[in-house]
Amino acid sequence: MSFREERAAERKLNIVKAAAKLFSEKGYHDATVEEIARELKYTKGSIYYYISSKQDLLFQCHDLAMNLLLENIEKIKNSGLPPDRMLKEVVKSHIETLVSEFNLITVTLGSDYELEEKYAEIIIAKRDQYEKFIADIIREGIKKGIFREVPVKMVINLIMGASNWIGRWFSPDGPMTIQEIGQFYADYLVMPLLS
Amino acid sequence: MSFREERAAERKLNIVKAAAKLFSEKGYHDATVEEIARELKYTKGSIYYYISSKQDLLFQCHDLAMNLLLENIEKIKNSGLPPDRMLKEVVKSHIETLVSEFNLITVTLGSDYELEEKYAEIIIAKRDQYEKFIADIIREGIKKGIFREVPVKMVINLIMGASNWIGRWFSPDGPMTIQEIGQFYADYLVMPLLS
Amino acid sequence: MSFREERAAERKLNIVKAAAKLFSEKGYHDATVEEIARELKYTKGSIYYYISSKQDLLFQCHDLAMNLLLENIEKIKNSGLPPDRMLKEVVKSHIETLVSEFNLITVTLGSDYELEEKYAEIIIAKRDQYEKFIADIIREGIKKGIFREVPVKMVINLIMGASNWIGRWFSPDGPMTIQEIGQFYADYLVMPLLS
Amino acid sequence: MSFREERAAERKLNIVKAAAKLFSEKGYHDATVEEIARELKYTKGSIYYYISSKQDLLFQCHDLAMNLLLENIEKIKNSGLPPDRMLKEVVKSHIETLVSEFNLITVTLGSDYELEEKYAEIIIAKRDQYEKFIADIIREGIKKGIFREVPVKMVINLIMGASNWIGRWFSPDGPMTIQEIGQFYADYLVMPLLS
DNA sequence: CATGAATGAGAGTTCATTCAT
DNA sequence: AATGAATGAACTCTCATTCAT
Repeated sequence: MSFREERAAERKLNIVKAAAKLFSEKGYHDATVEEIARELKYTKGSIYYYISSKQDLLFQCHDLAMNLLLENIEKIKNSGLPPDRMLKEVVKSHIETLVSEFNLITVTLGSDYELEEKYAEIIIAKRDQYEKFIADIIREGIKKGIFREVPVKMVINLIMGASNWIGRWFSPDGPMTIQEIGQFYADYLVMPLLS
Repeated sequence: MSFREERAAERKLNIVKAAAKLFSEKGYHDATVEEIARELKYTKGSIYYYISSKQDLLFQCHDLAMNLLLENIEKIKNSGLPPDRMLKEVVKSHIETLVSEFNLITVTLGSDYELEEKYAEIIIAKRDQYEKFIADIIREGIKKGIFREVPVKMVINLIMGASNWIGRWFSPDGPMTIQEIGQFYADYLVMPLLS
Repeated sequence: MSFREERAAERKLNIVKAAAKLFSEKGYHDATVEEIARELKYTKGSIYYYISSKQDLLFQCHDLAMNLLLENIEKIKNSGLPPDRMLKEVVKSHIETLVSEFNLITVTLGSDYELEEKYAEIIIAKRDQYEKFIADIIREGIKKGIFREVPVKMVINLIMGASNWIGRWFSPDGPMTIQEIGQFYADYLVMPLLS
Repeated sequence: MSFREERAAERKLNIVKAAAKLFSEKGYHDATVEEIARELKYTKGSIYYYISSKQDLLFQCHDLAMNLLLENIEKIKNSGLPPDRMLKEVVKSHIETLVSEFNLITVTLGSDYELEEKYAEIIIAKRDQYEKFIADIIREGIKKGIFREVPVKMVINLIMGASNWIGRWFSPDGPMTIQEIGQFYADYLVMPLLS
């Protein structure tokens, strides 16, 4: 990638992040392209030099978010931890990413149905990949007798739901740090699995 | 309430339910007033005889949903059950209502930010009331030594998050009935509280 | 058709005619929906109560024009005239319609390529039907020995081209009436066919 | 003209031809400056080094086309042929140029109204010159008794219309060569003039 | 010379809302 | 009580044009 292309990519990233911020604050529809542009001191027209449509922007948010989550998981996958500790790591990592990339992930969680078919497919594939990894951990734990028998899919939904909801109420001014929250959630949500 | 008013109220309720359906399917913005009207074989103009604005419709959805949840809780409150069993009942009841009034609750959970300030206040008050009741149960449990010491607010958020997320994935065609799901969630989510 | 529907149809027709006028004056692109609206003292938004898009408006122009031409031909078809006289009638009628519905036909002749595929198909079908009728007359004339052998398709193109071009230069202030022009063209263009 | 200027002129000519191609394919408006640039592997910005505006490009097309036609006529003018044969030569030459420089002439014929006033004047002057030459031939023919008395202007319009329309339907894959078409048109259109 | 980047003026379109009838 | 009709504000997107580098 040339210097020029790099800079353009960087600018696009900034635009996506500004979009994420506004999308997460006001929702996809209520955030206008003009506002997103203004946020970066661009004009409405200029932004279209970098993006192809508002939908594209939404898709980039989703994609970036999923990529971040998948990267996390890749690291954990190779950690060699036992299933229970690995699952806790996943929960903690998920939550910490959720908060550190708050806007990005919040957008993703709140605007599924806004994504057009062709974009949605890509994102759903990544989400499935993510959940499959978690499912593998749980199944491994069951096989090893560390976890009791449970409906795996449902447990994942439960854990994901609890974790994702954090985007609705988390405030950095709260009494607990995000690490503490992550730890608490990890412990709370993994405990009922133990046999 | 006169006969006339009663009939108007009934029709408005129908409109709200039709709106809930469309809002939950397509989102607040993507559902148009015209579609809502068409759903009930009204015309766009006519509907304004019963409602004052699209926002009003959204608010009614939220309000109806919260009233249903609060009614549930009222019953449980007077059941005389011990805290652990009472909390499980709350979770089960919450989940069953969520599913039986799917559209209504889904709208509520997915469109906070769309509610205008003045409406939002009312809904938030009811939500606080709902959560306060759950907090009371947990605190009672802690006091009685049935539950261990936990950050109450956070546990509520965790439970609510897990439960509410069901709206994202539940399908009546799944392998478990909603009662079984409710039971599983209740057990799973209350277990880590036990001392 | 009810009274209401009739009135709506009439208004739509007016809009189409206003559009035809502006399209023929300034071209499809340079005529804006707002101008078309202003022409009829509508607002830009109101016009969309009657039409579905600017393309729709263009299509209606084309369709109306072709229908007028086809109606003319239907009359001539049943006149029982011999081929040479019938062909002259077609040319005269074509030219007179072209001028009396100047805007409509001019739009049609000048903006083929602007029509989107799905609309274009319909119009092209009608145009083919029109030209087929003329071809039939010429073939009949050849068979009867009134016309000499000629490449039929090319003659039609020649005649149509000459006639349609009138839209480019005709002015009601010119020295000849449109009837005289029609007669002159009919004589001039049919003469070389005679054997 | 210096070397530099010459090269610039050459490049400009290429740009004009690329523009002609796109204008004739998609119409003046639908062809974007970016597409024209891309056709020649320029960038949108670069092209403005050679041209002053999109209008300029359109004007150049018109101008080039008219110059080609006028050059043809200049040759015929000095051929010493009798009026009837001279007129046939004009028609043939017109048609052959129309086809060999298809894009250029097609643009010219289809986008009168797009030309801004100041440019239009220049083109119209050339067109008048062109038509005046044809008028002279016809008048000469009438004076010499070869042609019958006719409204000259109208005959020219008729001939031009028929000929120009060829741009609408001509395809190199058709059954006749362009020379044959030219001959056919010339014969067909001159015949009715003979006394 | 060439171009990446930016701009701004508008275009078409949608839709909640109003209102006369 | 109901509705056809109209409105206007807002929105997304396009594109010819400019300019610093």
